[in-house]
Amino acid sequence: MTAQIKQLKHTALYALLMALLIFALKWIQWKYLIEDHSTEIYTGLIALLFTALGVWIAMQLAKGKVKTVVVEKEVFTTEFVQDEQALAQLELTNREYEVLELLVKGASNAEIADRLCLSISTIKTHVSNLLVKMHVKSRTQAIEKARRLKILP
Amino acid sequence: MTAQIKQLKHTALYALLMALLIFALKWIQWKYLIEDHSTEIYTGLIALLFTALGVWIAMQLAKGKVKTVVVEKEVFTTEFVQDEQALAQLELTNREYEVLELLVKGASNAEIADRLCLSISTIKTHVSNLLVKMHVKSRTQAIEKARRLKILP
DNA sequence: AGGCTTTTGGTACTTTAGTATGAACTCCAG
DNA sequence: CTGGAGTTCATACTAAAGTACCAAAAGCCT
Repeated sequence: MTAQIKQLKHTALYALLMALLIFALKWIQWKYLIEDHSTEIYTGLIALLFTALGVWIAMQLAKGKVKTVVVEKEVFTTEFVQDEQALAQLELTNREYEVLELLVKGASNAEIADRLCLSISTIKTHVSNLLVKMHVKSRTQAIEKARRLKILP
Repeated sequence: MTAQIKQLKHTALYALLMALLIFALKWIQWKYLIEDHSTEIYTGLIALLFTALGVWIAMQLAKGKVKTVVVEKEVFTTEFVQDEQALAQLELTNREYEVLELLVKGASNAEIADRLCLSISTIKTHVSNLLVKMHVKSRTQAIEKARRLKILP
């Protein structure tokens, strides 16, 4: 919007300049006693034509010369990056880790048994060993510690 | 680099056009028997002047033409932002929220009772109501949901 | 092959969690 | 001031979690 208004102002200014120049030319004409009036019209037309041409040329030159301003927009994300060192220090077996994954998601022993196609006894064994290795006393503490150590999201 | 070459090409093209036009004008001059040669020079000067003016005008108009490109920049943060809307929708009482806070930290009912100076019975009541309001069936699921809904870190 | 860890599963038991129900007490709005 | 919501606590019960100990089978390394 503001840019268009500025362009209009420029155009108006240019029109004013044109008018002044035409008057100036007329004055020059009179001074040199150019009697043929068709020459004046011819001159005006030439002026207009070449001005338009100049504008067109400049426009073509300006193409690709548009200033691009890169504005960085901050996007906040809470990406989870697993702390593999902390995970390795726990020395969990593959199965124990699988059980822990489901544990953190809030699954009960029965649900974990279903999803891994194992008996509840096995899950209990894994969970029990898990708690010992993580130095906690309940699955809820295991969840808290797993998230605090950035082992699981 | 490529843009400058293009500009040169345009300039050359423009020069060629100019030449052609001048010849055309000369032909017109001859056709209408304009004898005064100073008029030709005058016309050429006018043409050059107004072309330059047109170019200048166009340049001025092109100024301020800025193309803004918004680029999203990811900012990783560990900051926790509580989803107060999700929390409000659960319609938890103050005590229930306090219990939930300790629950998420992995505390047992006995530990929660100790910290809030309440009996285990009371904690059980609060937890039970809590689970109903959160539409879950165990404290571990409550923990998972509380974190997923960004109610607690 | 023998020793090791892992995985699986079982039994028996204790502890904790969770449900149901009832009963006080407080506080606040209609 | 009375009814509803919130808080507290108790009892009794069921379900789940957790511990302890054992044992068999599978996989792996030397």
